[in-house]
Amino acid sequence: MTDYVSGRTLQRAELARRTSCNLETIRYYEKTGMMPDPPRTASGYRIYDDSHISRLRFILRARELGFSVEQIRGLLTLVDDGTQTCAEVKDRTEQHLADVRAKIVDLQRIEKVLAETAAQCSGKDVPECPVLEALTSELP
Amino acid sequence: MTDYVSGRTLQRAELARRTSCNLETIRYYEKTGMMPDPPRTASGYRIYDDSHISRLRFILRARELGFSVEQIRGLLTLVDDGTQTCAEVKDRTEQHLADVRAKIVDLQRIEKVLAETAAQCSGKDVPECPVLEALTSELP
DNA sequence: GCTACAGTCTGTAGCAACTACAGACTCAAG
DNA sequence: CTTGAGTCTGTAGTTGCTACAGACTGTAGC
Repeated sequence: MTDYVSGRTLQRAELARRTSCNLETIRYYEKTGMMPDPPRTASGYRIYDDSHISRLRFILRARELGFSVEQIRGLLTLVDDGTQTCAEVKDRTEQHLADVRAKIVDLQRIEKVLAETAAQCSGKDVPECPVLEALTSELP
Repeated sequence: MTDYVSGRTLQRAELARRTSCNLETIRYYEKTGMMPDPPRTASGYRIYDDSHISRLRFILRARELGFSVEQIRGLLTLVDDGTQTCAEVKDRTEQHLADVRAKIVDLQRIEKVLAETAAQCSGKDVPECPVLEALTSELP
């Protein structure tokens, strides 16, 4: 468990800790091509550096925001593929921006319904709960 | 395929059609205890009525609003027990509302980043694209 | 009555996106 | 040189569906 060149390289558990990512998820992201195959020690241990931390943080953040793995792979291709023109990158960025905005609209719609139904709620022990009624009634 | 007592009973495909639910999903909800085991014809065909329609609509609606199956099971227990207080339902709804709002804030933050970086983009064929730099850097 | 064919039944396999485990190996400390 | 934690691999389980195979049922046409 040496092979540490300096404080700048880390192993899988340390990368997991620093990103609050599950240990196995790192391997999963590697298997599915989102994280690069990291260099290995002579005995086969993965070694990571700061670039892996930021890439993993990006992935986790995007996942948290509801991007699918496939979409994130798209975003990451922008990063990885240096042959793209700025115009292409802009296009794809704007497409993702549109996705994000659509998602916000969706969530705001949900927020509205939840807020309205919760507001109607008396909090008393009545059998007719407006929340349940709202959920069973026809969609807006 | 008779056994129809009147226009008030329906089979699985009809229930699916009326709720825009996938046929197999109904069986899945039954298996996982969200939908009750329906009565059957002599030959084993499931038969449903209006109560099944509203329960299934409730489930689908709640799923659409982002409640997990586990959370919905919780809501349904409140309904089924009859002992539910409106306050309990309100609590759970507001908890979920808080989750949704947090998600919106997150998305608005990434929206800002994406919009700003896309706006900086010249669209020309320059190798140094500001979007790529923004994507790889730390998210605020 | 008989056959064709749509609809239903069951169990099981697949999907995404993880998460957890078993069994073998490695490494640093005591 | 043993112990114990950390790592490796492949594979199985999780959630919330969705799809399929193969058997059975029911109705309509002949």
